[in-house]
Amino acid sequence: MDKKPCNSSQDPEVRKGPWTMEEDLILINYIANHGEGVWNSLAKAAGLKRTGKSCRLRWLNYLRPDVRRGNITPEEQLLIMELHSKWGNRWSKIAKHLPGRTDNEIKNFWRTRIQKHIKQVDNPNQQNFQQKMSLEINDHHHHHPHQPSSSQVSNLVEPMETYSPTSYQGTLEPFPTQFPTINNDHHQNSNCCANDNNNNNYWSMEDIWSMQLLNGD
DNA sequence: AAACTCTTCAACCGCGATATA
DNA sequence: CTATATCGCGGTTGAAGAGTT
Repeated sequence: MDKKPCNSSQDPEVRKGPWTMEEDLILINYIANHGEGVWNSLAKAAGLKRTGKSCRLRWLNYLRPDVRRGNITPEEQLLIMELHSKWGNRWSKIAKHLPGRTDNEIKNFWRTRIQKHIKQVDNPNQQNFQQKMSLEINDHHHHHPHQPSSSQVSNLVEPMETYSPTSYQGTLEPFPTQFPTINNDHHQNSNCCANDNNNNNYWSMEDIWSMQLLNGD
């Protein structure tokens, strides 16, 4: 914990990089007792060698008790696509319509899962993509019962303002909706902690919260 | 089995907006 | 009114796991 990952030039007192569990606990504990806000002074008062900005981000995107992570549902996916078609990259605005989801998560989701497909459509040599697409579409027809039909999807995403229709139309169906079976937990590393409900190999937020209760002063 | 590539996502950065001194 | 601090957003990066050769 005392090594300083990539500490750039200046302040050797300021930690960067992944949060450790100790830091998480300190932050959770502090906020539980004093509330959030004024992040720079919070960071100091809590004894964290982090910027206020870093604390804020960690809290909002990860530690907050009401934050939902991973397993974006098909419904959420549709909402994201619909809202993104209206508003573009206004991630925080979009996030406000998905309770518990953070702008960061939605942004990541968009970039890694959706934009990828848009790019493929825009690609001039579409042959590969179309082949792939038909494969994926076929595949889709027999999984996930609660998955919306393609017509539903098209209707929902109908009003396209910021994107060329081709982008979405190409994107909608091939999009792999079998969501992270993965539960996201690949990759929760040493630093942590929170994870999805159905996996017990890591700290869950409930664990953390109960720890901080025990710990609480 | 190891080297290499791809994918994901937590966390960083810069910057404009807003608040406070 | 101006200067400085802080917040919040969106873009980007890089570590590390997963997949492929």
